[in-house]
Amino acid sequence: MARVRKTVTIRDVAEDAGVSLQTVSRVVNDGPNVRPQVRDKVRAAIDRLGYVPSLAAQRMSGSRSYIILAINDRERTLADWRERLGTDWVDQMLLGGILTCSQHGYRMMVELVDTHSDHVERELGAALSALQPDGVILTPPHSENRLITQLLAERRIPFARIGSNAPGPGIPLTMGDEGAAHLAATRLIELGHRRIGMIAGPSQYSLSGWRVDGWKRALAEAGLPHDGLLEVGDFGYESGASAATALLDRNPDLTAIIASNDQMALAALETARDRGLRVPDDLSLISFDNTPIVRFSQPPLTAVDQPIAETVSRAVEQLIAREPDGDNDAVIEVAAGLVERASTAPAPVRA
Amino acid sequence: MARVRKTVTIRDVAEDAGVSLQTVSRVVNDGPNVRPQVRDKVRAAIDRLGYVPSLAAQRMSGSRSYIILAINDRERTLADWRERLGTDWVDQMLLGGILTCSQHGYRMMVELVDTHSDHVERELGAALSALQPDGVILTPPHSENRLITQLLAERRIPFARIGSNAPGPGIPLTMGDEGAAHLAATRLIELGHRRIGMIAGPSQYSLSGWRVDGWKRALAEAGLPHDGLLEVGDFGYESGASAATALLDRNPDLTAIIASNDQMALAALETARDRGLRVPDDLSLISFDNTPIVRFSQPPLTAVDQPIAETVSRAVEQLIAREPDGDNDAVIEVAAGLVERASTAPAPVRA
DNA sequence: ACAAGTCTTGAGAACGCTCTCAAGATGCGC
DNA sequence: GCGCATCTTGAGAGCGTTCTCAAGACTTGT
Repeated sequence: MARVRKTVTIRDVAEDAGVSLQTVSRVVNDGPNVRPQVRDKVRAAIDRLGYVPSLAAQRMSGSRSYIILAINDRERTLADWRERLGTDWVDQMLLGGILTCSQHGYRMMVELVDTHSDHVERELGAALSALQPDGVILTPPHSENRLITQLLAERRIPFARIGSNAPGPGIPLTMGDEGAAHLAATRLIELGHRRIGMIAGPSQYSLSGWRVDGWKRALAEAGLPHDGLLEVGDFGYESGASAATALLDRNPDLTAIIASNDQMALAALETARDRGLRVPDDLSLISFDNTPIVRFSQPPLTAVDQPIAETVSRAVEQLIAREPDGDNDAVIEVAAGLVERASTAPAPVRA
Repeated sequence: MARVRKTVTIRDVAEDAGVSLQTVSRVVNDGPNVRPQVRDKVRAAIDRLGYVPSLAAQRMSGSRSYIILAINDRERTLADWRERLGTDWVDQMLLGGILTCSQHGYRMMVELVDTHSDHVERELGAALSALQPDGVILTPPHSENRLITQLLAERRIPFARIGSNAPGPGIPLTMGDEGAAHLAATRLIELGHRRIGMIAGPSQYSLSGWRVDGWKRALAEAGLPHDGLLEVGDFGYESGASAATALLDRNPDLTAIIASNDQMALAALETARDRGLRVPDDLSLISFDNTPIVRFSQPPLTAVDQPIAETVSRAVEQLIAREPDGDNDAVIEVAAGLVERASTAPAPVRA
């Protein structure tokens, strides 16, 4: 029936509309200086033929590529794929980005890179050359990876650094980590808790430090000490369990824990349960991230809602709007909120 | 310091190596008929300059685009982004596909399309024209969307239909739904259950039917009736709750339920709990999909492990290998397994 | 009515690559 | 050592767009 259709090119449209190819291009790109009458005629032809410009050809002739690249760790991604999905936020980032790109006629691609070795430069460089993206999105911890940011700066490719507020090239965006931690700790203090433990993330993430800062500030404001109340994990389940164990061992009077991500909070929950502690009656728990998983645990966890998707969305919009060499002084901060669920309650009254 | 570097093109390499541009192209594409000595010289130049071919240019001159497109429902994706992430399998599909594409030098792009309206043709058509992907991956229910499959067939774009075994264009892949449901039901029968309810998915998904078939077959083999034991949901939480309620109301002797996805299973779990039923002591529960979420519920759910990532991976590989017009008679079936967790136990002994 | 703009349009080059085809180099059989 | 086949190399066209620039059509002011 339908003959094998050749691709409809701008030339076909030009012919059909009886104008030059250049005029069609102008119409497609909403260019100026086209008589309304001609414009309509061309538009009609475009509709009739179902013409859509080829991205490859557009890219070839110097325009944008309409591609935003998101860098991900290959190794990490593999692990996520197997088991961490839904407890981590790669996917929220992904879909948030894809959606926003789609709304602006862009596409998001995920580039898997071996970010641990010094292959980074080669691998990322190759991707940049092959794809020529209009922008790149970096998430923690890549946002603070010098090899990566330098390469991008050198190539003059606009990029966003999520979870980084350092000066330097690239648009910095944060999710108000300090404030969010402060909010969480303050809430616990309001509930009467005096000994509030913190399971921090690894120190190579700036946001780990910010969260600790916010927690400390809240304690200080209430005149509470923070001695022996800090443990550091690596965002993994196991590390969360050991950290919780250490905190509980060291502080018999502990009544609340803030964990720097959902994984570790879930681990703390299990740990508490194993020790015969009831959550929230004996121990209150607040986690960071609020990935979907925490709604289904028993009890559902109170969590700091990191607006990941929205932040990525903002990043995409910045990248699209931004001139390649624009200044990016101001840190864009997307505020996080606190979602109260059943893992927090007033501090128990000790006998 | 570093001067704004112009993109390294094939021409630069040719010049550097002292050969023609065409020779470089041959080396890059592992073409035949190049003297080893020349090949090495060119390779050296490529390394020295850090040359990587531009995908856009390659595409322009008729070669592949190295893009695999995954079609997703825009509306659905938005919902996932907000709250369903991690309880659905969009993300597993995504990362599985991205990983496999990456391994073969391809990229996966997600195209959001309004699959409900008749805009499909226009929207999808535009994406195909713009991107000119080498292959398209369709997941349920899009795999069985006539408008979509016809458009793809017409354009001669290789595509994979996941969760569809119907004849026709496109590579069909299934995840052994009938067998998996049979396996789940059989396991429950082994545990002594005689009244096993089924919460099916919506009928427009073929796989909903297959799962019901497998369940029925297992019951029949054990000489058990299935009267009043079937309820249909829409894969959403609410529908799962109503279905579970209906099943339990109607069958006081019910001791087990198979739910056609994790969402609905989780809903059934809550419903049972609300009714004072203990899982698994009073009621055993098996879900489909085995998304990460079911490991963290209380109790963790026994689930049919749908090998989604692997299936998508297989699909990608097929698409990459396949000739545009090759025959795709054989259905590729990736087998599902059963992961036993704490939501299944021997049937209770009634007084 | 004429010069000097301003709008509108189109011709041609360029982007970076691969394809086709022809020419030169090399090898083989006798 | 000659003719022919094969291997290796390169020149040129073409892919579908946008950019530059020049030419023609219309305005406007006097």
